[in-house]
Amino acid sequence: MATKVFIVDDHYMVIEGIRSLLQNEKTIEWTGHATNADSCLSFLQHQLPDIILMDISMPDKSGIDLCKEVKEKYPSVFVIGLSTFNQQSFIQKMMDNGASGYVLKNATQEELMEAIELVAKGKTYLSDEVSKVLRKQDDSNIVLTRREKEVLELIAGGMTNNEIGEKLFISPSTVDTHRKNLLAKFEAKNTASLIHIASQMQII
Amino acid sequence: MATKVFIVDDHYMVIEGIRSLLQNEKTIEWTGHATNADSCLSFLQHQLPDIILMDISMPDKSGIDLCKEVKEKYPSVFVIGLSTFNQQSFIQKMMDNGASGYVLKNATQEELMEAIELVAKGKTYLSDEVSKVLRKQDDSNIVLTRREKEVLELIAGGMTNNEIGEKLFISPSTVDTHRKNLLAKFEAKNTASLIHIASQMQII
DNA sequence: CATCTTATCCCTTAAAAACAGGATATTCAG
DNA sequence: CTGAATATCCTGTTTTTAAGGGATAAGATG
Repeated sequence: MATKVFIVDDHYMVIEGIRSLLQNEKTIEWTGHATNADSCLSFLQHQLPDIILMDISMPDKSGIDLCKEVKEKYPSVFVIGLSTFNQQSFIQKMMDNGASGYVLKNATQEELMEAIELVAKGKTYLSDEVSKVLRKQDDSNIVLTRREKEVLELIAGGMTNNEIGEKLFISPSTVDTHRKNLLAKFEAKNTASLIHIASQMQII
Repeated sequence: MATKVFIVDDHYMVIEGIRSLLQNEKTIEWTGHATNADSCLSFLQHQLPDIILMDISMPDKSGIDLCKEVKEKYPSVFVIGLSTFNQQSFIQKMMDNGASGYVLKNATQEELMEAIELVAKGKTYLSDEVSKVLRKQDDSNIVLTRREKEVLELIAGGMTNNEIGEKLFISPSTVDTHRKNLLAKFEAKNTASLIHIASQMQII
């Protein structure tokens, strides 16, 4: 029995590329594609593939959210994340939301096939490249509380402690404490490096 | 006579996608592909295509630099930028470096063919989507002097005016002046928003 | 040559952030 | 229940920025 594969990616060229890579594989059955999250969900109401190859960056909804939604509604469908970004935060979130694998868009046909075959059996696939990133940056993983993230974003917006305090209905002293904790968590020397590091990590 | 097309993109799937989109076009001759800037330059030493479809983000060298190099050495070759990012700064730099067009990776086959045909005639192609972005953000284009950029990067690195002054062998007062000018140019309220805006614009 | 840009330097005052240290209340998991 | 994490608030001092102002000198450009 062939493995039914469905693709969600907002880049037409990538869809064509994958279709081209898989078209001669007898073990793969191409069931269709979608260029956004909504049409993907519509498709799933009528037909369930075995595997969805899912881009993490899409216009209407991130693949990270879509993955969660799909796995909640259709737990039997396996999801493989698809992205150009070999970034710890994305991969981690995708796997947390139930993905069974993560493939970079510069993957070869062999890697893609390996991923599909392994995931179809219910196993997990992460390429060497991806799993290395996951391990390497794992310890430098910074977890912010809701309040800290809120404060961080307002700092990035150029607000002072006083202004942030007013906005969040808390004392400027409290804002200052959050600020201190942010500096400590990011190991940043001052606001400038804090915002820079957070930006690089795509937290803001 | 068919238009000779060459592709540079570090994503195998995108190369396959474009190949698949173009394979049935009689007016297109596929001359090959490269997954990095170096092998692209090697190829050009032996054979010159009419058009190069060039990804702007590659591991060894950015498409922006590669475009410049190619146009300097082989002015007769037309370059079409290829990217997922519909961002003013990238498009502008690519066009400044001699590109004849810019196509997003979510382009349809029709758009891609339209771009290739137009550019092959020596004209310029920008999709509606792309040219809109170019016009819209054109006035918010910020030009920094060498010194300002240097100071900006050191600020982002967490250094104080005194430290930057020591590093650059200038007075802290001078650093402060550059800082003031940076805040004015970016219309930023303080360091935090300065670094945030510059990060978003991918200047740092 | 006149003008503009860039880079350099200085002063002052007020505001903001960094650093240190401590304190209380709540929530949540073991 | 107990401790850890989170969120809240405080008092200080020192350092750094922000803002306002003004000034000089070199180099490019029309």
